[in-house]
Amino acid sequence: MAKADVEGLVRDHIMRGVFKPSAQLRMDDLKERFDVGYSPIREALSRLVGEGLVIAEANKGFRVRPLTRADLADIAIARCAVEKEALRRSIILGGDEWEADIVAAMHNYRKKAASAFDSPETLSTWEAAHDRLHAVLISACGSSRLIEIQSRLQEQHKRYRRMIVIPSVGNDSHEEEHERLVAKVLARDTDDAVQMMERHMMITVDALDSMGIWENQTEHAE
Amino acid sequence: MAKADVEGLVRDHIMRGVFKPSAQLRMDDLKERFDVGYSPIREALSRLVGEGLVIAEANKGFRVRPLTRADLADIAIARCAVEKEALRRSIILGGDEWEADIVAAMHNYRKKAASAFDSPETLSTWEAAHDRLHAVLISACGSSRLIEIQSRLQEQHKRYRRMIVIPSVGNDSHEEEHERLVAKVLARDTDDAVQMMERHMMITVDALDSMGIWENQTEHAE
DNA sequence: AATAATCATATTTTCGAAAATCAATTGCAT
DNA sequence: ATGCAATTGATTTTCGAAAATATGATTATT
Repeated sequence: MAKADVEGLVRDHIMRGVFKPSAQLRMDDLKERFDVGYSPIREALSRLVGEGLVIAEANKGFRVRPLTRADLADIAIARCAVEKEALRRSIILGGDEWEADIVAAMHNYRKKAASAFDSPETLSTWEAAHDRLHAVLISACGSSRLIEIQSRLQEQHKRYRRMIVIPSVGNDSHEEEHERLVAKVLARDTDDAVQMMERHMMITVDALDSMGIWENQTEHAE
Repeated sequence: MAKADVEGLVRDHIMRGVFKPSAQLRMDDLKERFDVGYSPIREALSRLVGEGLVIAEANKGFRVRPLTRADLADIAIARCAVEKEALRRSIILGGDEWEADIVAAMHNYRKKAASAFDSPETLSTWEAAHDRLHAVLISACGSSRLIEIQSRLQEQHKRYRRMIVIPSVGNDSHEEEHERLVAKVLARDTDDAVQMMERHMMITVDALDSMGIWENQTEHAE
């Protein structure tokens, strides 16, 4: 009945926190919940392993990938490497429509940021606008692989960001940072832009550290 | 009977060229060939999609990912971004055992390069030594994700490299390049090392161009 | 009491039959 | 001939029963 895209459904449930970090993904549960057989589930989970949202252990099934301090730092490092170089290339290769895309994405981001914390829905559209801005900035880099890697890393990063952004109050300095970054990019000031990007990657790590989220981290690691 | 790791088997067949680029991967063929049911095959193929060796089209099954000039260029760009930054970080973070690993890997590479073109077996051990050297160079970068991304890109790159290296004769300048790169790395000469790495990434692209491999490329693309 | 061995239960994993989908062709009316 | 619907055949995709494996409890052995 349900023309279900299982992969998307599971991804959403993980991203929304319905399936919690480290939680076992039991076959029969998913089978009943999404009303599909074993094969599509198993296939979807295998793909999600490749995307880094799920981990598999032989004969012990699938689990939601845990969130750890070390893992977040790892994502930040990888994003930093990829996004810096992709931005550098975009500044070289990007033309007029690229600039136009940035201006548009930034405008939209500003608007959505204003009302971000009104409701869960506005928060989620703000998040989409934020992610889109980052995607657009590197969209002229000329490599579909760099773009895809960035998108996957961003998705993984998002799970961590939601740990702060949902409970915390709106943070204007965060918006400020984007304003300055975009200004540097449009001015084709490569070195400054890249440097700002580099710093920008660390804010989630720092934010979660200062919130003391990782206190009783019992090293169940991955 | 066959305690078969289907993913590994299919990967080998693709890498060895038994399954040719763009070739359809028919379920019944794989089923008979590896003596397993549909589910494990399908699961393995899904994972290989994530690794970039296979592509899937809804209701049309799986195909071996095609090899195109544009795709090779894309891999080179992505590897360049990842491997440059990972090398930079390794040079900063790497300690004595890292240096020792490099020296050992380089020694092994030299030895294997000498007899590389004696037989298919020696060629394959040379290839392994080459890939290991690249892996070791970035092994101290401090990010498991960067390491894994590099490894996946290298695997995809390998399919292209085999188009030249198998038919062509031994190329000493290629070995030379590695000698100089390693020397710069060990001297902790970051800028020179990174720059050499950058150039190094382009040699397969150039080699295949100069061989005129892409002549009748009928844009079946991906 | 501690360790090993056996059984019972829960869960994953595989299998092949059945359903769904696609591609090519036939048949029919215009 | 040309377009369009129905049919056939080949192939992918899904389903749930059955097999394999892990987990936990119970009993036996030292």
